[in-house]
Amino acid sequence: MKTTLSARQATILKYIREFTLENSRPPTVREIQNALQISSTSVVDYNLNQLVEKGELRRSRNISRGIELTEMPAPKDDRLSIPIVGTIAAGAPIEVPDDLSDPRSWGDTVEVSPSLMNLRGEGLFALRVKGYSMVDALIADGDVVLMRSQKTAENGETVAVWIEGEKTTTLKKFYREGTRVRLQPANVTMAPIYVDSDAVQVQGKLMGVIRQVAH
Amino acid sequence: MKTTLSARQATILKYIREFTLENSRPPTVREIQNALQISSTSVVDYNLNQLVEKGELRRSRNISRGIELTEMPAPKDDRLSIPIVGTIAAGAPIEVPDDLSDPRSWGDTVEVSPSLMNLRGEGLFALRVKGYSMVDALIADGDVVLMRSQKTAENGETVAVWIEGEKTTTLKKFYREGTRVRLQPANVTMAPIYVDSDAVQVQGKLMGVIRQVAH
DNA sequence: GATTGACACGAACATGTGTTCGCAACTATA
DNA sequence: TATAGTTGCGAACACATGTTCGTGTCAATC
Repeated sequence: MKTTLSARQATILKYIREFTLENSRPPTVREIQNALQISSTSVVDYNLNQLVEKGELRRSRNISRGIELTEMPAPKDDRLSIPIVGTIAAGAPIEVPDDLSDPRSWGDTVEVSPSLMNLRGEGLFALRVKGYSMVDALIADGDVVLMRSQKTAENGETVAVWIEGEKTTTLKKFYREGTRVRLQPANVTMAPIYVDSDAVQVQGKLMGVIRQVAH
Repeated sequence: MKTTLSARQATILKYIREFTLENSRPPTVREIQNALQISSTSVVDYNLNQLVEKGELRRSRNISRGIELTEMPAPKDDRLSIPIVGTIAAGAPIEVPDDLSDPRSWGDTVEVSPSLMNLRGEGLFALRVKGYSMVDALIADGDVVLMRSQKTAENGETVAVWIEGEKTTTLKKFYREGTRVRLQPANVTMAPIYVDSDAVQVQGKLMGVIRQVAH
């Protein structure tokens, strides 16, 4: 499948990429012909078929603009949009809007490719972290945390918990030990916290972290 | 611009969205007609023009599949694909392939929406972090770091530096102080390292961090 | 030189596809 | 009821577009 492309074929392939990105639709045979100063549509047709054989693209017969790149820069339907619904800070509970399913209510979103993050299912949302209350979970001010909404937690999961006694929401590893709960910071240099089972309330489970470094 | 859509117009709009996502090209008038059991192409044409007036989409006259959604779920060209070119671990220098511009050589990629990360320009790549040598920069094992390739650094930037004496590449904040360099961990609880200016080599600048939490 | 294969050329052909037009059905308003 | 505006219908038209075919060029091979 790693056959060499002729100069013309490489040019055509590149043009298809750019055109599709620019116009959000594939080019026609004649659009390729004119843009690349090719003498005949049949030449384009020939090279398109070559590109099909070499696995670079697919064609739908008798359909206008029936060109489809085999490896799109990033297939649209293979991506996940997660809304950033608010911020999380020490001392404040997480507020999750009722309706997460309506994209039109979303502000900022995070785009994640499943190849990187294996995120599935419902209840996904994101929060912007305020303050340094979670450095022990390797999370800094300004980070965006990806969460899945849930009320319970398995042992060992990192969850956002509301600690009644301290009026604080933090991210900790969760371990049920008899009647109490051990909340273990992700940072190994920090000591765990022990709380009564009914004094904590699981808000959601940590799925990922995204950080932009100021530039 | 917030005019009400008729039932038929809403249906057509929805179909266009789904079709475009499915086939990575907009539908033709007749494809819409057949799929939605509409009696005539002129009806489709009429409603398409209505949708244009209501600001939902644009049309290119006399061009096949000349339909373009005004609010794409996520504009393709408004997104950045960054290749994950390898791993970074304590004791190993960063190896960046020569040609970053050819998408065909990419394996995994990271998708970033500019609204979240303000990343521009060339030389962007990503690395998977191995080991816990960078917990002081709030970076854990398995994280993906976004880097921009560069050989110099401004004061205060977080950069990947190769420390000759320790045969190690780490991420630290960079400060030039006379003939030597102060390398400050991002974690405030850690002490800085001082090295001779010509004993360090800047590999790239940290632009962002992405972490998936095991689930 | 003859043969073969890859690639290019130009001209048609067949049909996919946007557009137009006259007319009818259905509202809402006076 | 009358009138105007919106929407739906069917058919035809014009051209945009994928496809095919015969021919030509060039380099490699025998």
